[in-house]
Amino acid sequence: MFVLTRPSSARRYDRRMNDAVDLFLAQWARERPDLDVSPMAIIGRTGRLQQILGRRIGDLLAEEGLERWEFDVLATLRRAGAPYRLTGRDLVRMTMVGSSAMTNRVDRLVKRDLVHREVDPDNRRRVLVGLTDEGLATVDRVVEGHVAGEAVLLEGLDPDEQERLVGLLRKLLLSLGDGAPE
Amino acid sequence: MFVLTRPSSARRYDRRMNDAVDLFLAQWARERPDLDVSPMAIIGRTGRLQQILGRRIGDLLAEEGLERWEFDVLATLRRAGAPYRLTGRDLVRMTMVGSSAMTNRVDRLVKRDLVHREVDPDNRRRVLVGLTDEGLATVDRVVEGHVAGEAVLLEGLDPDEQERLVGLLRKLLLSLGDGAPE
DNA sequence: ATCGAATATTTCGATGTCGAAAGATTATGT
DNA sequence: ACATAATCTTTCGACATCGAAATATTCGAT
Repeated sequence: MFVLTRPSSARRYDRRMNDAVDLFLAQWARERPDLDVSPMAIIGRTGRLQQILGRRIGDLLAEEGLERWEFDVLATLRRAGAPYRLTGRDLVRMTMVGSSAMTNRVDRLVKRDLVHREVDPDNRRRVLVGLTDEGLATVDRVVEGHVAGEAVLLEGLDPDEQERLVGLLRKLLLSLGDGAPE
Repeated sequence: MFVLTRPSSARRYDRRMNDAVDLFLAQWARERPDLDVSPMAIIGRTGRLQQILGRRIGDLLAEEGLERWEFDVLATLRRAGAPYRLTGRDLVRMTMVGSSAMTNRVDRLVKRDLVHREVDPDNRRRVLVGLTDEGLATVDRVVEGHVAGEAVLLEGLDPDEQERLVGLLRKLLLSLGDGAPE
């Protein structure tokens, strides 16, 4: 027995197969052969990827009773470590949303008793946002299924390919100035 | 003289340098060493990439007097080829927005005289949306600067790396079911 | 000490998206 | 033919975001 049956989850996607962006590019090539539209091969795909992954991840979180923006805030506080509190400014920096959106998010998380908000006594301009016990329990419970679900979404790439993808994405992000703070 | 000076645009970003997601992952590793959060290395980065690229591209289009959603619709019609008209349904399929959003988009493009809308006489449920002369001229003028701007954003990767990135993204998208419609 | 600049958050109005339901038209099965 | 299902678009209400302005507090220079 030298023939291994390939599990169906490892279906092969070779270069003969086309995704939606290939069609997209072929249309441009036909209509504007003078243009080099190859940048769209990357940018179009990161866009579609983000939409598809975002939707799937949102569905998984919905089963746990969380919206994605809720998980993002809770997870940011959680991974900051004990005592699981950050200033509003830090939350804004770490989540890529504007300050007004963060005010709104914290408002609603406070209403759900997942975080608490208080004025920083050391600097009363600041607001300290911290996980409640319920918030901590929630994020610690949900994060496991969350990363497991994400892993499933990426199963189309083997570990080697995933690592190569990470390397390329990091290099691109660094070139765009997305460095780690200090 | 055997030393070549490297142009500053070709700054090197090696694995010693950290981007924002590396910090993110390091925090999780410290707080929850039991979890394998490696999927976030990819998903976190595509997210940030999309945000950063989206903003930059939006800025470039704004200089031409277009919003990104406007360009997306005009470009979809343009690359469909003469006579540059599609049904609403097709536009929805090709742009990944819901039908109600498309109604809204077409409304506003009609007001700007960039597209026209009429009922399909062959099937009066359908709406045909087509580029006006002004819409065609606009998209043909703007698309050149658009792809040029996108190319600049990707300069952090050399052509070889860009190609490898495309291959990995396509494979991942195919595995997620994002195939080209027949 | 005090005035003006800088920092941090909130409020407000404008935008744009989504999903569900409504409305209009066409396809299907008997 | 006719009722019913399916298809396509629009309307409507709910949300979430953004940027600019408003508010409150602290810092800095004199």
